[in-house]
Amino acid sequence: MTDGPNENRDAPKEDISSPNVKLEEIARAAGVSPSTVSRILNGSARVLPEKQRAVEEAIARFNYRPNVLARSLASGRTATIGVLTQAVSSPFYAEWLRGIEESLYEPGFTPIFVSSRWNLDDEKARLEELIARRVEGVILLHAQLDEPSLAEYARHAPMLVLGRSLHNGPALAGLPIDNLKGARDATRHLIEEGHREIAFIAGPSSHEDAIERLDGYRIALEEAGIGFDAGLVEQGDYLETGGLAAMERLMARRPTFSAVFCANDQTAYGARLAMFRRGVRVPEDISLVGFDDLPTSSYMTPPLTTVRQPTFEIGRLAAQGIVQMIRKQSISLSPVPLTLVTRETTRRIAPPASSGAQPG
Amino acid sequence: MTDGPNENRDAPKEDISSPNVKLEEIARAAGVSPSTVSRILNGSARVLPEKQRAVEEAIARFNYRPNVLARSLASGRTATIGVLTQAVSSPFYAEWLRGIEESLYEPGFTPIFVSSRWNLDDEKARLEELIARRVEGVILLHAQLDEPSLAEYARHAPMLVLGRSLHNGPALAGLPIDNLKGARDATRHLIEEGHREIAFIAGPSSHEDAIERLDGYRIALEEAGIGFDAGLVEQGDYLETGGLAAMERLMARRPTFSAVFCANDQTAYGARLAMFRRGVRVPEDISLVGFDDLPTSSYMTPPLTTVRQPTFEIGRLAAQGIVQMIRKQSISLSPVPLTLVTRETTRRIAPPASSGAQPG
DNA sequence: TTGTAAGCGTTATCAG
DNA sequence: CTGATAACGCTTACAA
Repeated sequence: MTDGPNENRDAPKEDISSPNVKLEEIARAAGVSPSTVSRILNGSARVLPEKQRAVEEAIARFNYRPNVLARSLASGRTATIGVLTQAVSSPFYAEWLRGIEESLYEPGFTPIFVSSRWNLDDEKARLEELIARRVEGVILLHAQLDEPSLAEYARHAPMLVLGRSLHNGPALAGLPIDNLKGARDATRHLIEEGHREIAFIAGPSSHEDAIERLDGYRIALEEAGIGFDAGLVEQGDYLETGGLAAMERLMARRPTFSAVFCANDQTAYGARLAMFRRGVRVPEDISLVGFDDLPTSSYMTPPLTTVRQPTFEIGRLAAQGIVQMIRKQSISLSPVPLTLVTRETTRRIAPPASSGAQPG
Repeated sequence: MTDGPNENRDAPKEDISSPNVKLEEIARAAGVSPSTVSRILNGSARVLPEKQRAVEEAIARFNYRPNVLARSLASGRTATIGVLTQAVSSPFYAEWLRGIEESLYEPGFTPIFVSSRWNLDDEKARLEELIARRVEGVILLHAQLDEPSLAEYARHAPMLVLGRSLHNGPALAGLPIDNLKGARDATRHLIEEGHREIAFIAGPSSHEDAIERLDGYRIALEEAGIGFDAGLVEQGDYLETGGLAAMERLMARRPTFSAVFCANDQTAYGARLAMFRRGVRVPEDISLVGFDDLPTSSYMTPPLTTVRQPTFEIGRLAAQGIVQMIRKQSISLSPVPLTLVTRETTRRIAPPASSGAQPG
């Protein structure tokens, strides 16, 4: 069945597929209307098998690939989800991203990653760009914006904030992470191992989770009847350099302590180096505990005892959560529990003589 | 100057900005035509100051944000650049991404990150998605596709491949990284320090750079008159686990060696742990050298001697390169040189008695 | 089941 | 300098 008079002679080498073929050309080549091609593309209606075949053949021959922009504009759906991270290159966020990405592909969404570099203005700017891109939902990894502002942005697309507790609603929700309990468990472990003087290198006080971790440390101490001693706390910045400097200050000040609990693993890396430089052995002289369980922490020398965040799992939860929100399904987000991973940077020590510690 | 009869009474609380305002509404509110609004938005023509002001005021009041999709469809420009990475969560790629992202914002492009998980089919799929999104250019971090396939994809948008040497043209170019020289330098350093039996833990043989690193190691050995000994080479996989296993095999086989050169830092982390488990001291018993200089390598215990890749800089080069290609400007990409960073996992040893080594 | 035609929200070409 | 008006490439009623 031939179409027109010279239809076949006209395009001798059409399989060379010009860079950007359009739906209309496929329709023409297959001898059907544009709508039919569209239907086949979207499976939105049944089409006669022969036309189906003709269209598919044309698509393959021309190497046709629908223009996502046009498609989204026409349909009103972009099938994209914005993922705002504070720093793409942070080893910590990397795992979250992986969990998010993997779980997003299945329901058919494409993540668009942007990063705000721990900067509030950047955070706003990136968020607006995502909205301008008409993402259908947004996952924020540690937003700095306050709740009212988030709610305002959430009017455009549902948002899920990781590591934050919010008044959850259909458009804005937070997936809190139980940092306090994690820090308390880690500190308790140290106490159970006989440590009484435990130093702490804190994270930036502007971070909610850093504060929670400090609180967990303090509470464990108080619960054990040891009491919080501000003299054992040094300020870090969640980075290796900060941990190194803080540990140096701590050692220079010479308070007595047998263990150091760091607000995150990167801080612990820095502290570890400071001790190595001074010839302080871990864990023989000082026990060390981190927080996060970064992939490399189990390869430290010795392997680091730390609080594990199920990062990949958190990513999955976030991805599933935002998809449900987009689908207007209600979701319930319970705080993610963290678990202590006991490795080799902590050791039991004999408690110094008697003290007021209670049994059990 | 009033517009219509009840224009003002009609919208009492329009500043509540409905989720998605469109250009047309701004035009109406400002009393101008859509084209004028568009002109102001793009600065594509001069407009009377008063209209300019009226429009800007309306934009602010309605909190209007142009629809990127519509804009791109109409203009044919998306101002996006696809960045295909093998693994978003790899600590190695993270730094490249940062360099790329930072240098892309300035020329006004937005990166779209996707990852192919070291899988060829995924690589193709992600690339097609990027093309369907009409990105204006693509940066690939270690493509697995062969050159003809890359060239085919490059017909849609210019592509720049990091870590690969290609026949550079206007649409497809590679930014090679001098892995061979880096590996040779590292091996030479070990030789200069007196080591003669140097083991090597290789990367996956499917990776071009892994092969180059092995070659560099071999060449340095041969140049020094030591000769390559396959018995000193173990297979790794660029991951910590592979390094750990390889080192264990190596130690179990008991060939004599005083140093181990690992194809990348992650491998070295694994090897380090294997040695720690066996009580083998670094560098007193065995010297260790890595490759890449990941951010945490300088915080290892002891800090790792390794070959530094100027990752952030490479990211910059890539970003600038792809932008130039998009602008049809010619670019010249010279191989990126790597430098050895001598830290504390290597030590000088007394060469065992005499040997055929030449002076100098 | 299939085709026609009217958008989707902007930009861009032309007159004026 | 500004306003109609026609694209941009696809989806989607509405008819047939």
